[in-house]
Amino acid sequence: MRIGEVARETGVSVRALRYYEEQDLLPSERSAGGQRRYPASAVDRVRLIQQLFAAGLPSRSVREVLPCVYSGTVTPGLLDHLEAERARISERITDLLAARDRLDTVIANTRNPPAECLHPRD
Amino acid sequence: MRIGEVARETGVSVRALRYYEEQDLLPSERSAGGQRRYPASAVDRVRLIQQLFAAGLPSRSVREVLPCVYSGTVTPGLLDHLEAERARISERITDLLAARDRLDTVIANTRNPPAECLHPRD
DNA sequence: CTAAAACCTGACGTTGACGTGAGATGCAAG
DNA sequence: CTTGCATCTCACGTCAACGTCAGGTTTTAG
Repeated sequence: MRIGEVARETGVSVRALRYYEEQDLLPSERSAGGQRRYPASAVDRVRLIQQLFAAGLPSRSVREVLPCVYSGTVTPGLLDHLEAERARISERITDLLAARDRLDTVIANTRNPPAECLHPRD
Repeated sequence: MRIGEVARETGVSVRALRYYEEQDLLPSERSAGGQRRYPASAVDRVRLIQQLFAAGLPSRSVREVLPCVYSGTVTPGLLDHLEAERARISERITDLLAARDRLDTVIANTRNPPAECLHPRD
């Protein structure tokens, strides 16, 4: 596949795909003229990369994780790293839930301001 | 209170507090010599600001929300804005949950690689 | 064969929430 | 008074994941 095709299939920009290659996340073959050619599997790989980015992993961590996903190989300390990332995600989720609750309170107060809002103690 | 004291109490940096003032999120009185003086309530205000930042709201939105929290005043369109932010947070939570599940799969595969991981189809 | 579309490599710009000095001033203690 | 820490105001630096523009090349459709 050519880069534009991969971009259309995955919804990420051409620039992003080149960036992934620069970061050693997404290798590519080159045509005689120097253009990138990808196997069909690249689409799934890009989707995985996107998911890991969405989880807040930096490209450095994604670079560590990707070979493992495809090979099942465990590099020393990788498992610890993964579980640390998992913990960070969980913490982030907790924070967001708390923030959403806080926002819900704000919304409720906005709809129908209670007396204590007019005389705040905080 | 002086700025360093607020920083210690809240755990945010002095620089951040000055940034909040710059963004009209955290007002301050000034001493004769020009130093910032805060009321004790500033500590909770800073904590609220941090929570909203943690929720992913940009300072512009926090600036909109803060007066409402303390006064119960509803500016036109604010409620829509709040609910849009709430939706954004919920979406982010969903993404993170999906990403965490994906990571769990990766972790499981790392612990005990299944056959298909050892013979990837790319 | 030609024109257009797609692609290439640099390289600088963006955004947000601060970090990090530099150099000057305020303020409380001895 | 003076030492010395806290604080002040610029103002440039940072980091990540790309966006965007420039100027040139490759590939494909007709």
